[in-house]
Amino acid sequence: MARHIEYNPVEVRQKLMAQFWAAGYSETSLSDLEAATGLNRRQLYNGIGDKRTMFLVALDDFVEASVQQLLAPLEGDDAGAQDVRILFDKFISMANEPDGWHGCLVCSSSQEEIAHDPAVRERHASFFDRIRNAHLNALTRAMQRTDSKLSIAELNDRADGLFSTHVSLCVLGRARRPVDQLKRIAGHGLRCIS
Amino acid sequence: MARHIEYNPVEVRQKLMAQFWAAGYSETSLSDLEAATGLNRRQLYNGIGDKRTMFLVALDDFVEASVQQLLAPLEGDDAGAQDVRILFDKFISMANEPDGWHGCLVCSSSQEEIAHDPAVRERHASFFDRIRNAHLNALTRAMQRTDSKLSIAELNDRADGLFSTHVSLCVLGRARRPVDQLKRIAGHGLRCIS
DNA sequence: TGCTTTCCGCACCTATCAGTGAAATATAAG
DNA sequence: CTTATATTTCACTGATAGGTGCGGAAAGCA
Repeated sequence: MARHIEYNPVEVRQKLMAQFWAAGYSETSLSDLEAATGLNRRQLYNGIGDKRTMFLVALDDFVEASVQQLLAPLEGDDAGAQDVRILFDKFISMANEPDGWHGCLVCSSSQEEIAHDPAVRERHASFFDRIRNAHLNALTRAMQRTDSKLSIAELNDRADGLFSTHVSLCVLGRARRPVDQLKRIAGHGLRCIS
Repeated sequence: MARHIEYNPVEVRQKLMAQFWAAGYSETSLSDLEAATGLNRRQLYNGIGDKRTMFLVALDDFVEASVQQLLAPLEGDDAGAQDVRILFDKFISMANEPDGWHGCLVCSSSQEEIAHDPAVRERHASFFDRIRNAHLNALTRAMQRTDSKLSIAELNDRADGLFSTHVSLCVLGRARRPVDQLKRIAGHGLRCIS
């Protein structure tokens, strides 16, 4: 009854996310998005929506991919210090790659004006909370396993210590800080849980 | 022998810095800078230079103001844990103000594309180093005063722990995270030095 | 009063921005 | 094959971006 789309929507969304991740919202133009996807702006508009909508979709895709590839182990029942260590090590090795690492789309775009948009704000807040809760989970499980009795207040402090380390690794990794410093930051953060 | 400028250059530079601080480099237009200063672009060009040059000047002014108003106590001979505590408390109370706080111009613009500009990159690196060294100084002095014997490695780890806390407070303050969380992050960071 | 030098005001430049109108094209149902 | 619907192509819009050309206005000096 009608014409079919000629592209793979999943691939296109992945490429939109990669573009926004590399350049942020305001520094990505529709021409950049066309070049990244191989589609023209008409196709992007018809298929997804305007630039803001594309960014919301990219945020959702980024969160999904980040959780799956990085955060999931910290959210499981058997999470522990080793999972946090592996996560931080991944940040550091990605920051160490020659082509550079773009950190975290949520952390970096939280510094842009688009962060004041309610829909963006909600996604940012939700992902920040999720990161913190993942660390809290890993921390709580690790303490249970070693029979360490920590107060709720102490657990919350340490969870935010891990969260703070997580955020600064993303930000300072994107800022191209020396890898030695990132290692010390990660090492220091890990004292919360080990 | 020639005409005089009609504006106060110091005030103008301060207003340029405020505008870039609030909106970053790429999200500030020449029209924004005109509105912020009350000058037209011709005056800005003749008086300072192009947009990039104005940003470099703003970065320098930001660093100078930040050091003077916030970082200086940590750089002194009698620096200590209390100075770090006061600094972090200032971050938190500024983040708590209703009109919002713009964090740190260096931290936020380090996530922008302009951070790849060599002159910008150099300023960013230099200020990040200065922050870290200020914390290292406060830490070292505090440890000397309490006769705590810490290894160089341990001091470096803790200095970067304080630095990491400093950065994440700036970033998460701008990102409008809950004040309770900022307090826990600051409190946790302070364990490096107290 | 001229002359020189600097600064100011205004209009203008080209390039790019996000977004759109409408015709051409492809598909599937009848 | 015809028709209805959805997708693609491409040129185009008004707005704004950063940056400039140039005439005129002020100031100091002769």
